Amino acid sequence: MALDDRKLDVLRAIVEDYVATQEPVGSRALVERHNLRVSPATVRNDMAVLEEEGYLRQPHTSAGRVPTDKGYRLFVDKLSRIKPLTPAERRAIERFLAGAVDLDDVVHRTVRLLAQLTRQVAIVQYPSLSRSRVRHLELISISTTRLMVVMITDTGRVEQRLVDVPGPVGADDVVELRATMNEALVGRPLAEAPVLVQGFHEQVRPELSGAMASLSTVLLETLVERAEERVTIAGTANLARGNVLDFAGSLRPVLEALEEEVILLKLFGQVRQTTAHVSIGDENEIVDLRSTSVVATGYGPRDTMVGGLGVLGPTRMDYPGTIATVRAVARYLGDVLEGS
Amino acid sequence: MALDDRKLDVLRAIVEDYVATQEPVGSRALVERHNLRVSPATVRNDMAVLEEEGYLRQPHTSAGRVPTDKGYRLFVDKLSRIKPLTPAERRAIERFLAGAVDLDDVVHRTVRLLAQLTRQVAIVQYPSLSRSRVRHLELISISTTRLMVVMITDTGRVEQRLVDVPGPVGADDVVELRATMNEALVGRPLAEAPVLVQGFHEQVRPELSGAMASLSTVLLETLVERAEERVTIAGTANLARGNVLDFAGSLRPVLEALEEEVILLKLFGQVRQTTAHVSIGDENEIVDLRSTSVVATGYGPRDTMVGGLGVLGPTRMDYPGTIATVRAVARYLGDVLEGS
DNA sequence: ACTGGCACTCACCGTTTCGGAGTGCCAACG
DNA sequence: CGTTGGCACTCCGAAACGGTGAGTGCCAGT
Repeated sequence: MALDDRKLDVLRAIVEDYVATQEPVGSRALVERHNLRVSPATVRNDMAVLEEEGYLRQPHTSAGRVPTDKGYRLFVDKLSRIKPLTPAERRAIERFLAGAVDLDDVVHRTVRLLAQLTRQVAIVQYPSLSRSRVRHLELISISTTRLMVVMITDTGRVEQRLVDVPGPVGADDVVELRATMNEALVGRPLAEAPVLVQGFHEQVRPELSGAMASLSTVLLETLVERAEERVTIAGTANLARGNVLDFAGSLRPVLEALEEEVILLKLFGQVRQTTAHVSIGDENEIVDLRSTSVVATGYGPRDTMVGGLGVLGPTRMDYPGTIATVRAVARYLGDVLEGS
Repeated sequence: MALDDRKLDVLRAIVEDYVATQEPVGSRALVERHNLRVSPATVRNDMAVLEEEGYLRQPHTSAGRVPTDKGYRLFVDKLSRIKPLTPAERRAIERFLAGAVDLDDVVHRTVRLLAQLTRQVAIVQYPSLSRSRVRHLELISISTTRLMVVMITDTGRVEQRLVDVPGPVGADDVVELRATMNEALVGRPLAEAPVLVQGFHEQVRPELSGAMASLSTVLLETLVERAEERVTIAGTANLARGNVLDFAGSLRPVLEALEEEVILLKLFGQVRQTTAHVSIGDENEIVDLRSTSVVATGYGPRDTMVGGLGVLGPTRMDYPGTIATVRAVARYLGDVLEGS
């Protein structure tokens, strides 16, 4: 059954009012606030239909209507247009990101900015290593059998790891190892590393092949697989704002979920560059977050995507505003990354 | 006025019961559960005195008594003895810290362990740079006018920073700069760095003195001053456990405070090695945390102290158990640090 | 197709009642 | 004098109650 235009108007109005007031909205109040040019009775009929179709529900008989997850979904997909940011917000973003001194700082500022602007929980993924390229590899001798390998990527990430090597290596050995590694890897995407390190131990003098094997292993295991993805979070205090009604009573499971890095990373699973991806309530893959909505998007210099960022809040959130903010911050972050 | 032994027994019993049940405790229940060998009436008299002295209070007339901050304070100082850990807990600690691969991992595991064991919010400070010694300084040439300096401390911390230098520096310049810096700093506590870098620019060839100045500045500013202290946190979900009665209604300000790194660091302001420092409710320096208690202590290899760790929870907490756990974890962490 | 009218429902709020846990006080007792 | 049993009193919390009003569904009229 197709919904005519007025019914959609009614749905939009209900979502907007409910998000603003956090209270079930009734037919009378609706016609007063939005100038729908019909009577409350007509609106009631429309609401009855919308409820039948699953877009609205009544907390109890003789209360106003509240949007369902499905209702919000229709709203974001069809009924809302992105709110342009206010000049104040634009300025805030620029000022916030301007003074950053290194990647950690950039990410840190970004996540706090996002939390502040949206007044929700903000999550920012560090530029993913697998989507970055190697800018430089450095080998530092700590002791005769212990090296430190430092990797710097074009997105500014710096990762380091200790490596114990089988036999003692001298200063010139280090030089050779370093040269070999850099030659093969600099400029290449880290995703290709597994293939590229294959022949490493053959490219050095035989007595170094053991050391090279250790290095390759560590490089793969820790830099590519394990420590690959990092993520920061800010604004959890915003969960405790608003009514206790959000989050189905308890926000404990939500807080728990937010402490798990792997869970946070899942939030960026389906994001593509530019298009903000919205998961509403039950649509969420993670069970503990079924009472929340997530607005996420990718970011990166130019048209590439090197990581994700987004916010999490009650399903009853200002979607147009949030989407606009998330996208704007993502774009600025991409620009900043490009400039460095 | 001195409190006789029985009154102290009563206070102890009340604290224990209240912590366990979270409900005001009355005279009858008290004599039943603990075998005080007196009647409820006697206990009532004692409670009246304890209340007069400020150790107890009544939520309202004709309700049981609840300990005040002052009551908890007396309890911790005089009435409780440290609970020994259960073998299960000891095993948990050992198993948890055993598999750690580097400092980040150690700290991360520790904070989660602490949160899990105490079922409260855990906070762990990274080994403080100012209390660490320089193990190695590395200089990496990124471009002709840009260097990366990497510092490794004896506590395993690795900090890196980009430095833009005024003029171009070649490969052998880097060698010279590196040698000079290492010679002066390796083995020295970072706290001495400000003095030691003083004469740096005179110890290198004149054409490098500009570069050396930049390096010194960055070293001081970012490594010693700014990024000096880092801290991690875990278990915030535990705040949302228990009754809403804890935290004076809203836990929002608490969550907010916990997001501020500077605030967290203040928690370790007064800790000394070994002795666990307990701040109860209003004793807390930070206003937003006046509804909580903090149990903190220092940790480090041998008898030194390189950082702090602790937990934060409702004033109504199991102090003996918490103190024991915090101290045990601190000791293990110190051992782990020494072994690496 | 829309509207006004109307009976009905039900959460919400303030009031009331009631039971019980707990107290403070006092007189009695060893 | 410290301890105890007794007793009147207080007051919270739960349950019961009734009135109010927002809101609905339905229907008949235009």
